[in-house]
Amino acid sequence: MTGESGGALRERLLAVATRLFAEKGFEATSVQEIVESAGVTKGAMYHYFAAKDDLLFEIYHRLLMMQTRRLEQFAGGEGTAGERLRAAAVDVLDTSFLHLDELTVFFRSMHMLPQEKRKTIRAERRRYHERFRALVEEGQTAGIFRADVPADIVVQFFFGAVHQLSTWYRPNGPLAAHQVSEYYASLLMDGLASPHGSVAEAWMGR
Amino acid sequence: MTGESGGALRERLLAVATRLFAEKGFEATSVQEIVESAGVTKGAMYHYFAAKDDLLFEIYHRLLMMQTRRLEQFAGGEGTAGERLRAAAVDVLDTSFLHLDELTVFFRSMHMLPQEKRKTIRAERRRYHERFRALVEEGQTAGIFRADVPADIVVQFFFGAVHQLSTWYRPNGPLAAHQVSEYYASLLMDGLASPHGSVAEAWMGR
DNA sequence: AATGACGTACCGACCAGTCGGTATTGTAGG
DNA sequence: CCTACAATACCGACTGGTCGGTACGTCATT
Repeated sequence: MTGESGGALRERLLAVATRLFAEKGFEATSVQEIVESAGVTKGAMYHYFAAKDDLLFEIYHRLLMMQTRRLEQFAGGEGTAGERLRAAAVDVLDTSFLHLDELTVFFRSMHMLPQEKRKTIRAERRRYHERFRALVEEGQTAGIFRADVPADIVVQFFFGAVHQLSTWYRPNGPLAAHQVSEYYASLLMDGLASPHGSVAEAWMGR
Repeated sequence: MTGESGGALRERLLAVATRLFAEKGFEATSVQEIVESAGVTKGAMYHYFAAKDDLLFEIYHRLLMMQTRRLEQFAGGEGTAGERLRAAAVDVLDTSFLHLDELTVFFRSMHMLPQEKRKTIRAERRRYHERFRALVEEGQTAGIFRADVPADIVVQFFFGAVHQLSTWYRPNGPLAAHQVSEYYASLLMDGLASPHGSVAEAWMGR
């Protein structure tokens, strides 16, 4: 039989590419290696993807779409801004651990995307960032978060930490991923604690 | 006259390479571009560097040496663990802003170093990390930092944020670099504040 | 017969690194 | 002070190999 059902091969190519890009880097991974790892030939890959960087684009796009969707659910949920922020933070951490390879590729090879595609991805990321920032600002306005540090800075700070996870966390190491999520969320929330050591903690969903 | 004094050309090659690597990435920058930017030819570069990745190695090595030296001065200085930690944090942030290009290259192209050299760099970075962690632990033992989050996690968290600076901070943007340093340090110190909102703040060099 | 899903063969571009050579500077002997 | 020789600093042409991408053929399914 020729031809896999659905887009099975397409998915396999993406999965294989993700792993290889994370292992050796985008530019150090040849198209030949990708297709060999997927058990097909170049013809197959260029049947599904117009260019090598379309693989990158797709990896980025999927990750961002998923995280944005999840964030919007958590941000628009119930509870105080503190509770929602904490839940959203833990969630983005948890899902980041589930997609460490994608994360690795993301922050290592973003610059390899051609201008056009990079702009698209950056716009998507910006949207995500803005949504998160709005949540922080909401808490600041409500007086449950400190307001002496701009929300923008807080978000950059936190996501900086999140995005670097892939550089040090080892799934087979001693630390459980979710435990790290809790620690990180805790550091974020306490760094945000209103003025200092106020009664706000009760509002922060701890 | 042929031959520059001292290692002037060597320095120029490093400077040019740093900028190009930061702009377009290590692999997307050809040796030809580097030497052309420096106004010399390949022969010149391979006279000073055995391989392209030696440029990378040197960039990494220098940055790490400098930061380690500075950290040791701040960590071994006077004052409480809180005061020293804050000073060290602000300093590493300030110097990171002064070397944004190096930082960009560092976390984007580390994987392009051959095994051997990568191991060396990683060892140097580990040493730096350990020194910072010891300072956090000192504060935890002294009871002025919270102890419910492992010092290791705190350090990873903070340096994650620091290392991502180069992905969003723009020197010509509205934010002064040192202002960001203060914000970041503040978020770190407050995230570390002992139990919660205790009197510890007075000890933390705020 | 038309179409989608691949395989095969190949191309042009480029790239890291090499190598033989040259010009200048440093050094030691007479 | 001068000459001989060596070392340093660089040039520029060349190469072996790789890589992304393309053109076209083939075969099963509809």
